[in-house]
Amino acid sequence: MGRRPGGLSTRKEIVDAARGIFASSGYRGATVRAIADAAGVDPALIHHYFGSKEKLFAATLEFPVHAPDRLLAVLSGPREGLGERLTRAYLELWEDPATHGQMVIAVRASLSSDEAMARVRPTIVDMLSRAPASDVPGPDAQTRFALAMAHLVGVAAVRHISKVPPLRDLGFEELIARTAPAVQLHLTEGCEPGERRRTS
Amino acid sequence: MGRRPGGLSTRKEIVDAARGIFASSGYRGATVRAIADAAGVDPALIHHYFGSKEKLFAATLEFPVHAPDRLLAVLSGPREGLGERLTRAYLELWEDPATHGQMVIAVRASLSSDEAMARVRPTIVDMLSRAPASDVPGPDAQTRFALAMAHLVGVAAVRHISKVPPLRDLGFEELIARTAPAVQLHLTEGCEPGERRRTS
DNA sequence: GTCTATAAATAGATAGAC
DNA sequence: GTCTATCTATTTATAGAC
Repeated sequence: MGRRPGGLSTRKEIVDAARGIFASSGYRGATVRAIADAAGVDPALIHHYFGSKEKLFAATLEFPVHAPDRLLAVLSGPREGLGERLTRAYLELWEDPATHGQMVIAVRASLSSDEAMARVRPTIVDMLSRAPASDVPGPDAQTRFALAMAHLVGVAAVRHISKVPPLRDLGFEELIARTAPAVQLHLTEGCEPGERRRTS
Repeated sequence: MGRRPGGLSTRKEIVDAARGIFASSGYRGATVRAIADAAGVDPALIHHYFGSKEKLFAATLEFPVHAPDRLLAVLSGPREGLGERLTRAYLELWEDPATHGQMVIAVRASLSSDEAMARVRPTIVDMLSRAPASDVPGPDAQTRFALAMAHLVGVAAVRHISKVPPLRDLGFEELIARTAPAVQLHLTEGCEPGERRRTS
């Protein structure tokens, strides 16, 4: 039963299939066999091309995802639309079919265990430290930016991973319209002394 | 090497150890052997007491966590402090040592795969549908409440699972002070027609 | 109640034929 | 370049001795 004799781009098909399986099952839940089945190839081929499950996983995250750069770029510009620009740029990464899979895989994998998070944390810390130095206004810029990003990650995770009804089905522009004001609040209004809520 | 001859409450020790391992490694990453080691007992004892890894996992989530009830209760009362009450009630579940483990385990497990999420989703949908019927003001109450919760989940996940510096080290009261205003914004100010941002 | 020994299943990886 | 067959390690689970 000779399958796929002259593989024009078997490698790419494996990566695509792997993205689907990793995205829905997580790193540990995904098996090489399941990925091979989805790609329509033999499990041995995966090791032939990638060497190991972990290297295949890495290949799965590579291509686009210059997520940090795309987000940092959007911080420049007028303070007025800052919240909307960041909200749109980030949520587009999840909406765009070209990057959706990677976002799901990255968040799911990094949240799956302390060990996995330890490998990803440096990248996140680096981005958080580069961002506010330049463009996020006011003191505690780093904390504000982190809060804004935490908010966005939460919204994206509930919409695209938890897939819970109200947020899952919201139109993209309405989602932006409802989320951006709170992000803007974090980025620009933070908590000036006196505006701070009572602490107990 | 007879270990722990008269187990006063071996069962409880196993559950406590399991919480630690499940919280740091996730469901699939945790092995019965690792849990047994952490509890200082033989792996066979775990099956003796719980029957299977999955039932041990369920036992791990049981006790406190009436999270939904605690959150819904807090929605009653003056609209003014609504954001802060909800923020405080939810983030306290993560801060309190008695419930911290379960929150980590529940979020980590439910986000780890589509299959796991499918088992948890009904509970979440139920809570989301019960909440706004009564106390969250305005139209689209359900959507607003969902956005507020997504925000809070994001903040909690970054602080307690990702453990990224700025949010990880923030004092609890300052975290509340910085988060509550955005939550309040979602719950009470939403987006009235005319206040909505341009859609492109 | 607790442990030893082992079964049974699953998964990642490799050798080699075609 | 692709597949068959198999190895080895790991893991959940069970049977039964002490």
